[in-house]
Amino acid sequence: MKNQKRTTIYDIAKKLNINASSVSRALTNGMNVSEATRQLIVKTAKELNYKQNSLASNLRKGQNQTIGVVVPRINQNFFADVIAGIEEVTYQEGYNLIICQSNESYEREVKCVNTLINQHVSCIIISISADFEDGQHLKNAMDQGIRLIQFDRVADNLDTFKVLNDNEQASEEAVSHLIAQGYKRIALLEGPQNLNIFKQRKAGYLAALKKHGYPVLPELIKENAWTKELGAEATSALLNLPDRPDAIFASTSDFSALGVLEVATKMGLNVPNELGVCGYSNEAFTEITSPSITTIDQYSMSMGKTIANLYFQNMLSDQVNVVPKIVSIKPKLIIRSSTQRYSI
Amino acid sequence: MKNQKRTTIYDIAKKLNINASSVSRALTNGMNVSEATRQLIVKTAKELNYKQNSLASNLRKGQNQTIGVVVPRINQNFFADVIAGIEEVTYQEGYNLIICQSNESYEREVKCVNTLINQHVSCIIISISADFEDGQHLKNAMDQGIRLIQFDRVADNLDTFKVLNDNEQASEEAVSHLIAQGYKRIALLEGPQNLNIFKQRKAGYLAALKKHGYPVLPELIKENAWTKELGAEATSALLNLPDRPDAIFASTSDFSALGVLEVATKMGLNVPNELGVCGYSNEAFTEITSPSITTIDQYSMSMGKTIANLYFQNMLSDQVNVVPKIVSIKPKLIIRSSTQRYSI
DNA sequence: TTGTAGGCGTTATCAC
DNA sequence: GTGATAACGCCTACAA
Repeated sequence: MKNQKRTTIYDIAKKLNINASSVSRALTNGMNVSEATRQLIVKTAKELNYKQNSLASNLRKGQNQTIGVVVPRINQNFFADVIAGIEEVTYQEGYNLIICQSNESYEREVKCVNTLINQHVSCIIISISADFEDGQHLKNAMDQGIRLIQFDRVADNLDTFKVLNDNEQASEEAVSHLIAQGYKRIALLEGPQNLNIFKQRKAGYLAALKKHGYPVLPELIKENAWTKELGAEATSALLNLPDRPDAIFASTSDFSALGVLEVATKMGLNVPNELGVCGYSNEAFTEITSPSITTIDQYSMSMGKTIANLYFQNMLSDQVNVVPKIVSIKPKLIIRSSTQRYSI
Repeated sequence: MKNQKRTTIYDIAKKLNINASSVSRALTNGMNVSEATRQLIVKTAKELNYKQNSLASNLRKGQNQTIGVVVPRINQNFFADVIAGIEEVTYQEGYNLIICQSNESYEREVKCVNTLINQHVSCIIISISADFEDGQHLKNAMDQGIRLIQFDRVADNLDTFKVLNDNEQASEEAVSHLIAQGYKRIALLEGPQNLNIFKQRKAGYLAALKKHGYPVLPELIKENAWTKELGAEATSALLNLPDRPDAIFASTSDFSALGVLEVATKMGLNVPNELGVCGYSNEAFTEITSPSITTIDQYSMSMGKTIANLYFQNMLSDQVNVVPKIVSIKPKLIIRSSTQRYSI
């Protein structure tokens, strides 16, 4: 059953007593074939249940209408949404999508990229893993003529197309909002600083403090608090400080903010009056916790579309010297109950 | 840049003054090549930055180590989790994954499947779209020698491998739980009945009623309530009945249950005391709503692994007459506050 | 152990 | 408009 023979253009040709090249012509562009034979060919192709072999076609044409995507995790809302956005566009363009997850492992990321190179994909769209080391595998891909787009988590030193969220600006806005609400001691839960996005979010936090003349208090900055559990842990530590914070910006994720919320509730602190909480990502649940969580929306789905469009509109051409473009998407602060101090 | 030439086994052969076939042998199995030349070949392959062309290799071998996945939506928790599970296994086996979303459109589903056929994938894993019509496209795929696994939403009349949740049993359990909690008038929010999963869930509901000697009240059964909005709408109607239900089983999804919860809260009904609410899927948010929502966990990630393993363990072989296997996974009722009547 | 030759299914480039 | 032929890059009998 496995190597069962499929009908090829030769089978069609033989049946009609014509040449395979005519069949090919009829079935692809339809040019240089008389309308009569074209119809005949199409008809018998359907009869014989002919399906093109894309492998052969792509090999011959030296190009593969396929795009590879590498993300840390497929089943994380942000990435799932981005992928859905990408797929939406690539589908319209008749392209296929090969999807891999690096599982936050650099080693695995390298393997994924190599597989995609082997597959001769025409473009690789990637958000790098947490323990990213260097970009040799990505340089390799580019050397092989594969287009490269980085998004969200990018290696800054690689000169490629990039689609980013303006994390710094969004964070600054969020923290400024906290300040405007009268919070005085604002803590930060930060993520791995080797990832650009977390560095930027921290920078935004610092910028807001500076802008409003607030001091930076190192004891209020907690590293690596990017899961619900780690967020809860960090929060416990923070709230047990002699001089505890009155607001926490969980810059890593909404899950982390959820951890904050749970610990605060357990300790009997009123959110937002005694403790302000702000998350990041606008996960679906932030709307329905009590109180609902102020967060930042990243327009993930439309980000995916932007990425794909970038390829089709700017990189598809054969131009040799395309100047890599950096597209920045401005996220949106969504103010909800967890930080609206005076409205309750 | 696009059609830039990559190094092939011929380039390596030429450089070493040997034959391409030796290079091929050295780089694949390593058999029938002297250790000395093998090492030489591997070394220069690395030097020349050689990457195998999987297109050519697969074409030649007549098989493609690629599996295609078709789901209604990539960015829906259940499907994203299943895909992550599938990817986990296929990655280990050195297989690639091509992913498409049908967007609940039958027409698009057909196109996806056809593309996968063209790509000569060795297996198609599919959960059918909401407006599924008939299985001709899937039969086509099988005729071409492509393995087929359906999961979750399946076309019952197609004789294929299937991986399912035991929806009926889970629903029966959920409704029995409601009955045990003393609810007397239990309403059902049901989904499109052309999808097996929703039919089964309804069957489970009916079975539970019957088992406990409860009457079936048609006015308490609401069709097509499978989003938050539709769930809310149906709930409004239900709660405005002269003889309103005292529990609602949102068999379609947790989102629908969320709609129920919102309307009930708005109407000032106490959940669970005045209205019991049960959802389906164990979305992350069900744990953190207030009250938390009783729901059913489908083990989605491990379902993905089961599916992939099914392929590698049962279908990979060339046996002609493999009897399609149906694997049923027992979901788990997760009892939370929204249905625990006497504990508050 | 190594080389030769043919073919996987398609398309591009010639002729006619 | 149609046919013959070569080539895409790789693999695999078979021969040497």
